[in-house]
Amino acid sequence: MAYDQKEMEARWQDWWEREEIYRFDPDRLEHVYSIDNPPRYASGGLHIGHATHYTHIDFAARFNRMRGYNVLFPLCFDVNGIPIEERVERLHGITRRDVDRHEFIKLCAEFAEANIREMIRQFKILGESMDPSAYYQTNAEGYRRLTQISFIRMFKQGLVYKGERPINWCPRCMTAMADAEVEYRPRKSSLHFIHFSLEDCFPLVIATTRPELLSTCQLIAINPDDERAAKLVGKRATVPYYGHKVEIVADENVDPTFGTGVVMICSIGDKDDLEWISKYGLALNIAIDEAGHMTAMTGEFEGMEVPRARLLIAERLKDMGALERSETVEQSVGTCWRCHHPMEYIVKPQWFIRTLDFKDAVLEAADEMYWFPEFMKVRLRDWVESLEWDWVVSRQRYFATPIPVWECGRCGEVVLAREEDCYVDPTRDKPPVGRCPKCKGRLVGCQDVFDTWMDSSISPLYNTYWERDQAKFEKLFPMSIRPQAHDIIRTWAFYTILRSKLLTGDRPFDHVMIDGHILAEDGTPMHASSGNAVDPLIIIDEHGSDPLRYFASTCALGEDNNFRMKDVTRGARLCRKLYNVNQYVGQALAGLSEPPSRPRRLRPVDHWIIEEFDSAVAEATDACEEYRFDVAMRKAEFFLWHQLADHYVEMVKFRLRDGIHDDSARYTLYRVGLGVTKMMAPFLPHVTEECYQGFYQRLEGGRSVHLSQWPGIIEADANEAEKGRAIKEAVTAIRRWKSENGIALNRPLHRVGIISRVDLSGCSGDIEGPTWVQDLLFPVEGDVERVPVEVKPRFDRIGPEFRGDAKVLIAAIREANPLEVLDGKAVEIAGRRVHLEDYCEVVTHAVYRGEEVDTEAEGSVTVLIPREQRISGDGGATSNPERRGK
RNA sequence: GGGCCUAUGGUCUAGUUGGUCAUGACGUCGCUCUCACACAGCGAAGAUCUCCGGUUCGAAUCCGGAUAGGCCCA
Repeated sequence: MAYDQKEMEARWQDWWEREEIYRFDPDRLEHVYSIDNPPRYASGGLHIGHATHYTHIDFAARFNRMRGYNVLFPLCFDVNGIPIEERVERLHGITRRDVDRHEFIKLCAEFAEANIREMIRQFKILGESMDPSAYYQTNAEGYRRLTQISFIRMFKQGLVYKGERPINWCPRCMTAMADAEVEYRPRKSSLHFIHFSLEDCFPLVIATTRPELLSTCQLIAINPDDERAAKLVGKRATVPYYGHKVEIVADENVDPTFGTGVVMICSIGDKDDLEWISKYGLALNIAIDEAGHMTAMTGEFEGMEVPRARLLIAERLKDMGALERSETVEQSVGTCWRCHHPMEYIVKPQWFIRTLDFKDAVLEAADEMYWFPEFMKVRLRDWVESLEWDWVVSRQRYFATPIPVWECGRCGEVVLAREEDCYVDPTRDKPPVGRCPKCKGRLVGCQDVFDTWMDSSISPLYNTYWERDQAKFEKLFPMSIRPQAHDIIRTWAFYTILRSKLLTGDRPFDHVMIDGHILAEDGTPMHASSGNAVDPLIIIDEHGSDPLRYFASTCALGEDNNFRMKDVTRGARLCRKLYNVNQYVGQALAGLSEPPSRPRRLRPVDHWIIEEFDSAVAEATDACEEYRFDVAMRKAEFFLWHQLADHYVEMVKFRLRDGIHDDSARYTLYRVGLGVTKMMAPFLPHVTEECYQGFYQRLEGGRSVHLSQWPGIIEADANEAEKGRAIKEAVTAIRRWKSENGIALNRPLHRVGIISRVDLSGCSGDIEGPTWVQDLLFPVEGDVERVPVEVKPRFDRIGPEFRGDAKVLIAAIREANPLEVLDGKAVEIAGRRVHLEDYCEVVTHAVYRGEEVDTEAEGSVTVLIPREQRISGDGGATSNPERRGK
């Protein structure tokens, strides 16, 4: 009888939780597999991409747990940061400046806690084996304490500085951003062609998309190779509307093909401007303030938002006749990763971590780690090599780890928190000293907080007891693996490697497993707004968690995969198949009270299935070790379905019918059934546990399939296995023949002949049993008249041996009469005599003792069945009284 | 503009160091209740392996180019 997937899953989920099956043992650190699990951001529920990704990580956790490792798989959440602040602002209809800072932080924390509770529930439903005893969340004081200590250490090493340097700024979020947080998005904007009057000749036309910055124009540049350069360089042009005069210079960085080939250099429109500002030592005049409003220096536009000022000044220029024309251009605009508001560059004192000095160190560490897939390392290298700025780590936000410093209001002296005092919040806690140690000025707590990557980039340090238990740290660090998605290579992976290198001198992990994204079924990105998002909870509710996990197992690591409902369907069927096969095995083992031991001799088909099992295990094991779960699942699935279920079970049924105790069959079913169940356990944890507890646990004695040993090789005799394969092929051929001729599979056949290269004379019973054949014959060559009808060249043999002469031989084979080939026809090729038969496959029809026979070929075996048996024969399905009664 | 990835039956996908009738799934069609499973079994139809060129006796596979799509970055 079938089982109820949903009921069964919930039952085991509760049991695993109650029994603490996935608990990491912190006192047994000799053989540890540690996962630097991505702390899930606590802004909302899990989508199908998260579900798939965490399930991949879970595969690695479960596989390694079964390989005997003490697995550290923390349950963890990332809590700090702007996204949650934003949700809270929206939820309550406020901005963070409307309420008390600490009141706002409280609201954020409460919001996050509610989400975390829901996500823990979802992880459980997905069957993830994360360990609640290794729990952390990044806003806990214990975690933030470590973030602060890591900063203090780096400060003391001279790796931190406060600087007044241009930074990326989001006027909407009102905070600094690191380069990694800037997202470039295509946008249509207007390119305005503006007249700048010259002292003594006709006006110069300059194209710009940012006319609102005219007031800060300080220089005009032209490429020195431009033929106009000679005439223009050194002259002064008048900036329209504002009227101030600026010099024209030659600069090779000017792109002569863009616009009119002349640029105005403002402070600060883009990164090129910044380079020119520092190159020419220009002043940093500020036209846009922190809130994205125009400043007083823009005159009548003061206080306006940028887009409005841009429109208005274009109109003014048009009115004065200084605007020649405007055209629409496609532009790539830097935007805030969170709110997608166009970012600006501003200059404001910020905290930086020295990054540019350590590019090589990061790349070296990356080279010490194994990347799966390997090409993902290129992403990191490209990013690191393109870095131009140090990492700005201060954020003008509230809900994050406070920067543990106080500054002197008078002289700017920085006072660090004492490590033993951390966690501290300088916005409310007192500094370690009363007054500035330098000038006795008043100390002011830092109002800024850390970039959230400052928290998450120490996750491997947090997980390994860094600064809390040196002995444990030394054993656990570096961690075994960092799993993560490819979109955060430049952030999480990069910052983690950087910080680990700077704080410990070592790489943070041994393996990096990079996952792709899950797209909608049609291959487009999923968006809630486009209505193509797939909710994993709905899939689970309708089909179960194991089927969804099956889908995850079919996704090749590192590649973007479309969601495939058909794989969920297939997964559900696979679960059922596994259960049903095991149910049969369970029946076969019913009378046993201890694991069957290996009998002295096994039947050939037993050797065959064991050999197939051994190669499936070997390949699945290798694949799992390289995180190629899709390959591992395919091997296990093929073995279960198309070898064990379709063939082996059918072949042994007759040996176990009516209470017959066939030790060889029972032993094999036990080993192979249990083995394939275990092989699938990392992927389909629920149904495998159901099978294990229902059919195997009483014999093997383990607590849970997930704490049992990953299967190993059973070992078969190759010659016996070869016989077994031939038997399987004969049985398959006979069963297929019956099926094709509409004959019940359990109807007896009088006579069947088998032609096989392998000697099967001692195995009649193994073929007769499953096929209901009464009299099995093994015709010798002379008994069977082989009527050859076709010969096919064996390219795999001919090619390597004859190389350039292959064509001649192939032609000879094709021209030859099949009869001649069988008679041993030979040809001269390259000076040697070649028997055609050695290099081709002969297709024959057979006549046996003058009787017309059907031939059914399967693999290396050909079965001969007298044609008269298509209609004759007694017994059969409908007249079988035994089956009638069922 | 630069880097990386992908292109295989209606749809999705496998394809190891090149061996010629290309894997499987989902779907479709036909037959069958065969003592674990009809949410099953057996069988069938369905692919000029994106295009062009090259290497080779032989290319889905290697090389070059083109086209299309995706991702990352300027």
